Amino acid sequence: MEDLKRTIRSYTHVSDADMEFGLQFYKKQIFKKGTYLLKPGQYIDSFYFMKQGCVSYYTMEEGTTQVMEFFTEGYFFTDLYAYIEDIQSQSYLEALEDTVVYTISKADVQKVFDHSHQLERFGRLSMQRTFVINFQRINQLRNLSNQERYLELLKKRPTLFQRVPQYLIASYLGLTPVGLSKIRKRLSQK
Amino acid sequence: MEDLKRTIRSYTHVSDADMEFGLQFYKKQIFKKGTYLLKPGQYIDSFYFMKQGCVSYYTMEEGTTQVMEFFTEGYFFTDLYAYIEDIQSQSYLEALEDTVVYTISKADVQKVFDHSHQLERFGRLSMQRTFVINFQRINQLRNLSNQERYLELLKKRPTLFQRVPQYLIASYLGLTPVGLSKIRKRLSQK
DNA sequence: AATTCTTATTAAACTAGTTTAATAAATATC
DNA sequence: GATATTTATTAAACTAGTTTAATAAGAATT
Repeated sequence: MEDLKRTIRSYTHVSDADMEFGLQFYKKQIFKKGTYLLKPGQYIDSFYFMKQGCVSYYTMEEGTTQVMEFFTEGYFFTDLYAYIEDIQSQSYLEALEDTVVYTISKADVQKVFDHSHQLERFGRLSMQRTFVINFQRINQLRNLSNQERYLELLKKRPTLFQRVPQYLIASYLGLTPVGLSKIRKRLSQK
Repeated sequence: MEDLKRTIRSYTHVSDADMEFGLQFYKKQIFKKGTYLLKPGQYIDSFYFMKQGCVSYYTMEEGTTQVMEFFTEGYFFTDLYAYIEDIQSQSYLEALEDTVVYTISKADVQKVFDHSHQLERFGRLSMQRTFVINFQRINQLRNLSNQERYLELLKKRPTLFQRVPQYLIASYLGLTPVGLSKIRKRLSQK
């Protein structure tokens, strides 16, 4: 779990003792391609750290999938909304590839935060990071055209386009497969 | 500062001693209508609690204002993005009315978090709350039409429409004054 | 009360997307 | 290797917004 450790320490100092206390609760878990970590109606009790693989986070709105995020290596993730609000999830977490995660239960997260001020601070700072990402996401949705958002994604996460089918990327960008195809055509003609 | 105290305790238990330690750093501050708490290029060093009034949080993109939020009574606020990232702000915080806030500096926030695990937890939980609000915002931007978003805002914050000019609300909803006017006309004809 | 300034509506032409349906290309399965 | 399935593109008709400009209504100032 060296990469998990490294990721935590990229946020704030954590003593070896506190780190050891925290890490003891994480368990390795494997999901085959096409299986679900979470489905609508379930309560989510886990936080995940992505060791290897790709998971899509999406809802089903009137028969069409609405992809909110693709989680790849190094991401901390869960259905954070349902996790925080302690409500039945409305979302899917689906493994788009064979996936390896480290997982910790909500109760154990609480134990860790109660035991260690340093790790509670890590919790606050990682929440801040999530805020920054969401803030940038909102600004992109508001201020950029679909074409600009496509180009932005191409620049920021180029490997995604090799791992994930285009119609899911279209959904992530908030448009239809037809729409994305048009944009790509427009761009290739220039 | 009773309402500030009450708001903090709505997140998590805080002992009287810790609360007293925290509150000592807050100072009352008044901004006249039309004045700025923050302008682009400045670094933001304060967190605010809105006691009375209304502040708009916006950027200027190619000559047009892009309203991200209206802060009203009971809100904790700042330019959170610039605050967290420690960068020059790109935004305005403008008092749309005569406004009374309680303010605390970044350094003092750090002192408070260092001194009190309970208040650091409050910090984490309020960051979680911000996450939930942003999450819902993103979902609205992605899944609702402009008309639906207008109706949603009308339902959730009806008083805003009495305090804030319509073209700023249009901007907040991500459309032009003309666009919002069209939507209102369409709705009134039904 | 008259004037100015700000805010809201309307009209007309335009645009970047949508939906539906057909087709083509790529991938997986037998 | 042929067939079936999934994924991507294209075309055509449509739609909800945009921009620009003119007008109307409301509020503040003299």
